[in-house]
Amino acid sequence: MSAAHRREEGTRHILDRIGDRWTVLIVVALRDGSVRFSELRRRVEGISQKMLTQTLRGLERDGIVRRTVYPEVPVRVEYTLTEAGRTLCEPLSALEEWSIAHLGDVSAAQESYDRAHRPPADSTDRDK
Amino acid sequence: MSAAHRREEGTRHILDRIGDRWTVLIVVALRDGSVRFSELRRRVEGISQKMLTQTLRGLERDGIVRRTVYPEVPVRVEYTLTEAGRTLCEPLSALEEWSIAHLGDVSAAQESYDRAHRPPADSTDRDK
DNA sequence: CGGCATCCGGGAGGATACTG
DNA sequence: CAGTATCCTCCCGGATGCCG
Repeated sequence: MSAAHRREEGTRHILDRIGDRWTVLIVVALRDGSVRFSELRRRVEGISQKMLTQTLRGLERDGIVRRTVYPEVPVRVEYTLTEAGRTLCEPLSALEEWSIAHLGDVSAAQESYDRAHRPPADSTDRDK
Repeated sequence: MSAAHRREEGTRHILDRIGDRWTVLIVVALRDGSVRFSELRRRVEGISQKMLTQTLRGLERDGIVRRTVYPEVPVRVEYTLTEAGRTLCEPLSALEEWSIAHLGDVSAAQESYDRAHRPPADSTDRDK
């Protein structure tokens, strides 16, 4: 198997991980330290309880986050990035930075594209 | 609206773009220069004609790729990364590098996790 | 060759209710 | 509080057929 092939295989696998929109958001939400489940749910905002649990399980399984249970009266569960998780955080943050930096460009490009490809019911359109 | 909020908005938008597994693969496939439609289809490998077209339209609309039509006898269409596309390529490549570097770690973590959480029908399991 | 239109099945993921 | 379980809907994306 060629190096290029293995390269593609690896890319595929990670893409399937970050493919769902939640993974990246959760990882960056954990960037600053341990976060409880409910707090995490508030930070990501928009995620359902189901998807949060599900995505966290996947990340834990992949060794990206660590799950710690404190058997107190109301159970407390904290999630933290593992060492691997922190290294993953860097490219993810780069992606985030790019998105912030190019938001305007993308919006402008979209409008331009839409104007060029969507002649919106022109009144001079008499040759129907 | 706070800066943190705009930050999140931007992240969301980009994540929705790279959310589908194809965008990243297409962008990296265009990393080295102009590529024709059919060649692109071969490089990404696994993508359907529909998704290739659809994803390319989205990327073109966002100003990530440029579409050039050469009105020759059999029509020739070439896709190229725009300047914005090339800058996006960097964080994407970083992500790719990470995935290659941590493939082993992730696999090991998965196996470990599965062993810990999936007591696979142990024969010593007598306290049923 | 490089698309677009249509049909359709499977799975992602939301809402809700219950548990430890 | 932090989940698990169930149902149910929507739409992603593949297959197919036709056009310029």
